[in-house]
Amino acid sequence: MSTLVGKRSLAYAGSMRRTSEETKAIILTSARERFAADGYERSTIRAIAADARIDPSMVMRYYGSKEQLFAAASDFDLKLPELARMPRERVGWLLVEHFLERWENDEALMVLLRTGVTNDRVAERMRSIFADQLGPVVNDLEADPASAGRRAGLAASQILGLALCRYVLCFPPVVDMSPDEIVEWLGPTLQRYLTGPAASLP
Amino acid sequence: MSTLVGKRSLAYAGSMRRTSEETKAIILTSARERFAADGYERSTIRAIAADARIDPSMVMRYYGSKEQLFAAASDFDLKLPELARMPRERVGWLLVEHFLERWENDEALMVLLRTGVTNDRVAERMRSIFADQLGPVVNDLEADPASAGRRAGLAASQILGLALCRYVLCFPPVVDMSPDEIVEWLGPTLQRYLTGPAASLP
DNA sequence: CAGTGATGCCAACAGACGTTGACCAACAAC
DNA sequence: GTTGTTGGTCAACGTCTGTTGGCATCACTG
Repeated sequence: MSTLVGKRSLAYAGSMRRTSEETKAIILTSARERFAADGYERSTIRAIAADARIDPSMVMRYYGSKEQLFAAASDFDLKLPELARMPRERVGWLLVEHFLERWENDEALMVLLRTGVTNDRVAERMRSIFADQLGPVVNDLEADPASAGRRAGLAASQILGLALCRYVLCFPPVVDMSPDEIVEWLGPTLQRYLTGPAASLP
Repeated sequence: MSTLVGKRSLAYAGSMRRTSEETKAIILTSARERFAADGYERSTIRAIAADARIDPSMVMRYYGSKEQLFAAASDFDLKLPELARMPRERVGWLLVEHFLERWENDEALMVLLRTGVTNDRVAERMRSIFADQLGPVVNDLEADPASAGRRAGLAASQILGLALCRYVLCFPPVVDMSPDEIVEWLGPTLQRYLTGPAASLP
């Protein structure tokens, strides 16, 4: 590995072939774009390879199978802030802001949303991502662990619903709203889901 | 058509073969189940036909193509109540209640959600369904037509997000909530989106 | 009885898919 | 120069897909 990187720094750099690591990265980029745009089933290895100007067999060589390629393309991190360390009365607004920024900048989230709807294994991935990453953050805000799960689920429903309408289904009024406006509308909702009084029913 | 129905009422009814209308209905039922469970791409005509205990070629004969079959299977009506004729301070809760009941009883909604995420033409169907059916109802509640579109979009984002988390992705905390509890949590949200003061930003 | 039309099944098509293995060409080491 | 390794190409495989046309079977009409 270190020798491969070394090659590029030599004088011959210009005339050399690509490193396998570079090719893998190129493939991964094309894969993410395809998966994000078309979902798992409609994205073909042939099409991904064509986008990357590479033979389909290279994709197999470097990633083993379509499913492993997908796993690599959909690997990501929500990068949630520690809400417990922020002003408690603003966490709803801050969370909306954070997710908006996240959706616009990480294609992997789109990949997961487009694919999790049809593929059970990806749905399982989304469940564990939200359970492992959103769950604890919400738990830190809330003394009662029983309601923390529900609060996180409710927050996820509004956040994912917005992403669905804005980035996937492209409902015009939702697409046209500015980020600030969305924060202003959804902030109170998330705030209540996270810190408001529990619903009066058992 | 009337002669076909007539046949079934004769004495020979038991020994007769199926009417084409009956077969079409059987196919449509199997198709709805498959599309709802697997989405468009992963649902094969062969599998649908097998579920219906019928030859795949019959599906083609009666519906022409997979796409026309899908169009027939995903045809449906939100059956929204006229919110304007109900107590204005309760419309949020009533709408959540209505949609919960709708999701549990009409598979076509699941078909649309599972498929709209990957298929552009279906996404367009969902856009027009919400624009034509939810839009006007919200518009009747709101004097300002400019904000009515946004309010409907926000409501759609929370409703579809809940359906996504509860019926498609199956987030455990969201699945475990009772309908009453969901109404109690989402009611205030929808109420604010529909009738609350506009966000302070332009 | 023969004949007609609808219902259903079978076999096959052409195309696309994921995947595989053999073969090239460029570089590095000796 | 020879050899080994690495990045890349090519052609093909077996399978599954939507779709088609021909053939059988039954109910009814004359």
